[in-house]
Amino acid sequence: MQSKIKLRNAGLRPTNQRIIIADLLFNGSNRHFTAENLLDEINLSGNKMSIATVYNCLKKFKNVGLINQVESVNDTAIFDTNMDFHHHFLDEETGELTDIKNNQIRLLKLPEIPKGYINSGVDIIIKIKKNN
Amino acid sequence: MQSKIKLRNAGLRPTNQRIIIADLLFNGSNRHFTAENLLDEINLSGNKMSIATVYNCLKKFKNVGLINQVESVNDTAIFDTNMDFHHHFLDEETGELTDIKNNQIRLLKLPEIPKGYINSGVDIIIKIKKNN
DNA sequence: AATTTACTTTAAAATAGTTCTAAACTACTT
DNA sequence: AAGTAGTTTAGAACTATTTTAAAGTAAATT
Repeated sequence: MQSKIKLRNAGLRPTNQRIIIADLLFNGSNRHFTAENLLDEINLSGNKMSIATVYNCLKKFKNVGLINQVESVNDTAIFDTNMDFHHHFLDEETGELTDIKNNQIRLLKLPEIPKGYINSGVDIIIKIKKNN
Repeated sequence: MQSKIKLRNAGLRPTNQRIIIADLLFNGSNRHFTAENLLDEINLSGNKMSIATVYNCLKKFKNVGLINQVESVNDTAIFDTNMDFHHHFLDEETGELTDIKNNQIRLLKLPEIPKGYINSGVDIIIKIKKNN
């Protein structure tokens, strides 16, 4: 039950539902997922939960920095358990995201952040489409 | 009536509604806008149009490369008349987008595009928030 | 110029994703 | 053990967008 500790460290009350979700998300391998994807996984794992709880939970996880929400023109919010600095290919037709390995891209010279603001993240999205 | 020619060149039938929208959008200054923003402007200009038409029109304009749709975690689609290669600051709290001047940022080394795909655009989003 | 055809517009309904509500529940504190 | 503050839930509500199908319009054909 590492999830319980992880949640407490993040300042979140370790409720049953949060533990179920944390167990699924933080099992070592990173992934992109939507709220609905995750609910399906929860159901498959034999647990039940309201979709509202999934949304609440993802919002909290995001606020405390356990997961990221990925920029995308998709109509659906996509989350990412990979918290390393990295970027994405976005298939324009399917909406599918793929990680870009970090040594495959290099950003030289960041712009000056507007006065009174701080940089809170950089997303590079390379849109791709089938060449046919 | 340059809009009529512009539309025809883009392969779009120059309907009254498309001309009204093109007149508003392509008047020299670039801007970010949503479908609702644009409808408000249309109404202010003394014209009327169904919101469905605004959406149809923006989708067509986007398909033929007259406008861009900007990547953003916003729940609302944001369009951009600036077709030059450029990037954005995104205020995480308000969702407001601001252009980053092109000489303020430099991307060194683009990753290899996956086999069978072509690059169809690069979006760099620098998320910012108020520092207080 | 009249007719045909294909494309476009429209209001309204439908859909999808997400948030809200308020009552029941649960973790934590005292 | 009791209190309180935060959490979960089903369902309603909401927002952005798309679909539907009928009416309208631009362009092509006669």
